[in-house]
Amino acid sequence: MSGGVDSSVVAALAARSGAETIGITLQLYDHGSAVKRAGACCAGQDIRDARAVADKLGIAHYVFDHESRFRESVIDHFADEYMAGRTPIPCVRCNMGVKFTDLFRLAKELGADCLATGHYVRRVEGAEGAELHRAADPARDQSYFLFATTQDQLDYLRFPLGGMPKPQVREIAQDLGLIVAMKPDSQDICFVPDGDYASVVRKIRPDAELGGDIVHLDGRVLGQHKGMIHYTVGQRKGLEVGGQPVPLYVIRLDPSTQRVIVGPREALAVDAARIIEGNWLADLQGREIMAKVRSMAKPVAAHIDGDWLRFASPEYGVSPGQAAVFYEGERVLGGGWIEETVATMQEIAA
RNA sequence: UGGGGCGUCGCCAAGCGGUAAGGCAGCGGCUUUUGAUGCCGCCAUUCGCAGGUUCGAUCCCUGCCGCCCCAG
Repeated sequence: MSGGVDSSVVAALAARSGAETIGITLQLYDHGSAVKRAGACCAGQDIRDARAVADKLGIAHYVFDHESRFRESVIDHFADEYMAGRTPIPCVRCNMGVKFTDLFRLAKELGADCLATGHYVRRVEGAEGAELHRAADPARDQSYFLFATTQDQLDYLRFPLGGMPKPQVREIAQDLGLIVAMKPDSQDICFVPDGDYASVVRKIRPDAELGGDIVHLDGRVLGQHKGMIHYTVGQRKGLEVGGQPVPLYVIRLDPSTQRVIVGPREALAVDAARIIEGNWLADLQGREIMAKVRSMAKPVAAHIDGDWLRFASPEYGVSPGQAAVFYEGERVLGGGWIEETVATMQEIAA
């Protein structure tokens, strides 16, 4: 229970079903910095909200301090990825580690039959066991962030909200008189106060803001950047390079030389991405599938060829460190991390 | 210090007598449980400076200043 509407409603639905229900809240990061932030979760006021909801529902509620675990598995990793020139997705790491490993274990230790979360995704019983499907409400679907969910985890998990639209969730909260009914949706990275994630990285990796050259694909040095953590592949804003005939985008990051390589939009096109640490919920070798390389993107046609994901048409703005998630219709077939990409255009220099 | 060219928004760049295009960058907003993208809006009462001609000048003339090129 994060203290938000979603997990609160999950708890309420569970309690209403008649099952013995236990609410668990993980304290994930420092109270002080997050307390004031609307839409954040898992600290300060949110924990009190979760407690209030549990009391209202008359269920047990435990709070566990997982700050250090969260820092190691999510925040430190987040910083390290940026340092390595990749663009991390902390939400996925959090789901994988803190939620579906730690929380999962806690639930089992408490003797629970299953663990229900407020994620917007569906669990569907298929011929060969539980399948992971996209949420009924496409605008809310969180399957991209849950691609790493294993079969074991899926068997034990329940996602009561996956089939309903968000407004309905709020209605339920309202009807039950939960104080969190009108709480704003969370957005951005939960442990980053003002969207200024660079300051978070800077705090734990002081040398993260080493500047370097902004270099055009053709070799020209166009300017200086203020640390690679500020950039990601496909990014246009923030380069502060003017006087160009066309917008320039970040084509790639070179951590060994601290260089940010930029070029025209065409140069962003990639034909394939090498996938590592894949989580496979079905056998995909050689199959035609749909793939998403960004959470806010329509799935595109592609196929799996060994470690490589090959796109039917060039895909733009694919960044190492991001996830590639595979679908067949509504079903999530698995996914993995993007390690490198192959550009459609041949690079001239740099 | 002989000749030629140029000085218009942070950068690039139109306009060449009728009252300042556009692009890039930047800023703001929308969108968004990652980072991005995208979309919408804003962004020179002023054209190196000082005079002059004209009803009227960024556009014509003069001087000055500053760059650049070719010559010496």
